[in-house]
Formats: sequence, C-alpha cells, structure tokens
Amino acid sequence: MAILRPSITTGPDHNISDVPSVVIQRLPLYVRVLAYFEGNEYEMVSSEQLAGRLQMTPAQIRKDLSYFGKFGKQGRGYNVKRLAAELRRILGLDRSWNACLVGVGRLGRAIISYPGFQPEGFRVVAAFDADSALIGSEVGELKVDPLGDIPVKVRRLNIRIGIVAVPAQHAQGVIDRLVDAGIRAILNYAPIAAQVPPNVRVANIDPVLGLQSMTYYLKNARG
Amino acid sequence: MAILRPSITTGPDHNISDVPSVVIQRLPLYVRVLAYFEGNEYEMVSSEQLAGRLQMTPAQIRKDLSYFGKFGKQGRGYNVKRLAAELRRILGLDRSWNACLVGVGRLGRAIISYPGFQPEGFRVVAAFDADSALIGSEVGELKVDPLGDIPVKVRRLNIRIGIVAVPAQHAQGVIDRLVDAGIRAILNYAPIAAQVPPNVRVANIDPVLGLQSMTYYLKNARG
DNA sequence: GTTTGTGAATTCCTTCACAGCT
DNA sequence: AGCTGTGAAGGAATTCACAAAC
Repeated sequence: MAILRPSITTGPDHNISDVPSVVIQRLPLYVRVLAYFEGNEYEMVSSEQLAGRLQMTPAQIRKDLSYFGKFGKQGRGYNVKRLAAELRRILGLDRSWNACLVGVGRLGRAIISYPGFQPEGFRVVAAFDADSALIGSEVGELKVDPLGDIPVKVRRLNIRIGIVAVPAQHAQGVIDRLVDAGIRAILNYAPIAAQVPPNVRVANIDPVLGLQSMTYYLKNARG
Repeated sequence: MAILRPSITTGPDHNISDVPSVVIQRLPLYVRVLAYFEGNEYEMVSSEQLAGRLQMTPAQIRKDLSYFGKFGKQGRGYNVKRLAAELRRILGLDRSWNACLVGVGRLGRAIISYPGFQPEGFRVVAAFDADSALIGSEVGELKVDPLGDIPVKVRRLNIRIGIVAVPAQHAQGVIDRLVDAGIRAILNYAPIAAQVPPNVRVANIDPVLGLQSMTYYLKNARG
C-alpha cells in the first residue's frame, strides 16, 4: 500500500545521512496531519491516530520517528504541538526558503500564483525566461529576468530552490544552469528525468505519469 | 537512488494483479524515453541505453519488462517502436480516456488549459464546481456544472478519471462523490491523504511535499 | 490499561551473474 | 561478440511483537 508522497531523484547513489530518503519523504505528511490535529484542538495523538489518517501502519510512523529521537510518551502518545515543531525543525521548515522560477509561460504563471507555497515558507523571489519578449515584463509582483542573470540573482537573493517550468526540450539546459549557479534543490515540472550531480535533489511534478499508471488498473479493473 | 515517478495510493491492501505497483509506475517512464529514441530515429535500443537516460540500472528495466513478456532479442536489444507499442497497450494508452475536473478555481483553470494531457490521450470532458456563481459559466470549452450532476455526466460521457482541484477542506467530500459515481482513478491536487476504498487509485500531485522534503537535504548540505 | 521504541522477522525490491539466443 | 531474460542473492523497507514506561 503506497502512500501519498512525491518522487525525489538525485544523481547516482547519494544519501547525505543514513536516514532512508523514503523516510524523509514521509515526514512532511506527518507535519501536515499534525497540523490537522492541532487545528482540531488535540493535545496528544497516538501513532494509531496519525496512521489512520494517512492510511499507514502505526509501526511505520513510530519507526520513522525513531530515526530522529524519542518524541512520545508510553501510554499517552505524542504531544501534537511538540512533535510538529520537532519535525519542522528536522525538515528545516522553521525558516523560510527563497526560490526562483524559470519559465513564465502559462504553467509558470500558474505556479507563481499558486497559493500553497507562501504559507509553508516558500517564497518565489525571482523569475527568469529565455524569451526576450517576456523579459522585463511583470508577472505577479516579479520582473522577468534573462537566464543569464540566474547566477547573480541566486547569490544576491539567497535563492536555494529552483522551480523549472519550461518545455521539455529546454529543461535539462535550464537545470544545468541552475546547478552551475549553486542550486541544490529543484522542483521540476518538465516531463524529463533530469541528469544532475549526486548532491542535487530533484522533485518531479508530473500529472501525466500519474494518469498513465492509473490507466493500467482501470483497464484491468473488474468494476 | 529513487527515480522520477508519481505516488499512487489506494485504500487498504489491494493489488489487482501480482505485478508490483512500483513496476507499473515505472512503465510510463519507459514509454516516454522510448518516444525520445523514436524521435531520434533509433530502431533498436538496449536496456543499457534506456537505463542511462533514466538513471536506473539495465537489470531493473529488463526485470520490469519480464513481468509482461519477452520483448527483446539477445544480442540486439529492443525494437523501439514495438516495445513502445507493447507498453502502451499494457498500460491502456492505446485508447483515449475521459476525465472530469472538479473545482474550476485558479488551479482548476490552469489544469484545463494544461497542454500535456491531450496529446497523451486524456480528455477533460466535464467540469464541476460547488460555487453557484461559477455554474453555467464557460471554462475553456466546457460549461461548469453543479456537483450534483457528477453521476449523470460520468455515466453519459463515459468518464473514468476524476481530477480534484478543490480546497483541502472540500476534497474528501468531492472524492467521495466521485467514487460513488463509479470513478476508480483520481488525480488529486488537494493536499490531503484521501480515504478511498481498495479498488480506487489516487495519484497525488503536491509540489509542497516535494519542497518540504528537499529542505531537509538543503539544511544538512555541506555545500 | 495504553502506547512507545526497537530488535527480530518478514516481505518487498533491486541487483547480480550467467545460460541461452542472435 | 552482444544483450536478453531470469533464478538466486543481496539489500531495503515494512511489520511484528514485546519489554519498558506512563
């Protein structure tokens, strides 16, 4: 039984710590479900309750948390606020992160106006495009800069994350530029398997892949 | 080393066949990379060549394909066109699939105009919203219908896929309605872990989760 | 009584390595 | 010589099950 989580790629074999990356990818889910319990005025939750809302087993949640410490109390469960704060700290979500967007076409503009990033501490502070007709124009609150400005802007604005929303045939080139500029985390909307060095992470957003594997089950379904 | 693939959820333990779902989720990647080789006029490719472009091992590709048959020739590799066609057939991509969109806010409208679905055979043929101010309006080429029309439209238009683009707090309710109407595959853009029966698949699209696990590595990076 | 944290057991997935075909 | 297909081996991730804590 798989669970809601994004797919993260890196270059050839690279795990910065000994915590399995599949565990790291589940932590944001725990943060999110803890926020739900916090909103519903729970003070304590058990691994059973957390698991129930995520369709996972309680053991998996406990095992995952055990990589980082002991956050619960036997017989009582976890303090919702404290566990949420600990996980946010572990994930680096106790601060904000600057990102830049490359590609301000239709998809890029939708990403800029996506309201889900800001409340989680992710700020898009620069936008780039290769199309000279777009350069200098305003998108949201941002002025569109040429790709050549990536290195300077990344340095000046302390940008750590690149968001790639360019056509497939330009995506690898853009990713290379971002990596050259020192970016180590890329949110990639282009339908390619990006080639990156081992110390760079790529999270791929690709609705078509999801649809294409679901049709297998639709086709073979018995009602 | 993880690889580009979406996360697919179902209800409690359910694998329609004995092919691991992780394998099913990789097949669309193979289809895509085969299209690349086809575009570059390759007639044959080896598992080594395919693996290279996907940052996987050749053995994994061969093993994955072996669940479905013998598509290669020793000493020569795979015929690009034939393997692509076989995989498309296996995945059910040799036909088109109708989908409906629920939620025509900013995100929903971006999804409707997303150009990636159509060429892969996915057609959004109906749109629904709860907001009576939107009902009856035109979005793209579609008229927006009320949620109550879901069952009828799903039946009449042979809709097999639901795309959910409503706010988190309404998502579970919408998903329940889709499931009641007979939908068995859901592309979910809402940031929730949907609860569905075992025979329903959910592919989650959630850029924030991706960012939130990458920050772990950014925080702990050594340059 | 309840629930955690964790070694041990199990299941699942990937890689190896080579026989067999072209 | 080159590459597939696959059983066997190895590795990774999940689940079990229970002692310890509350």
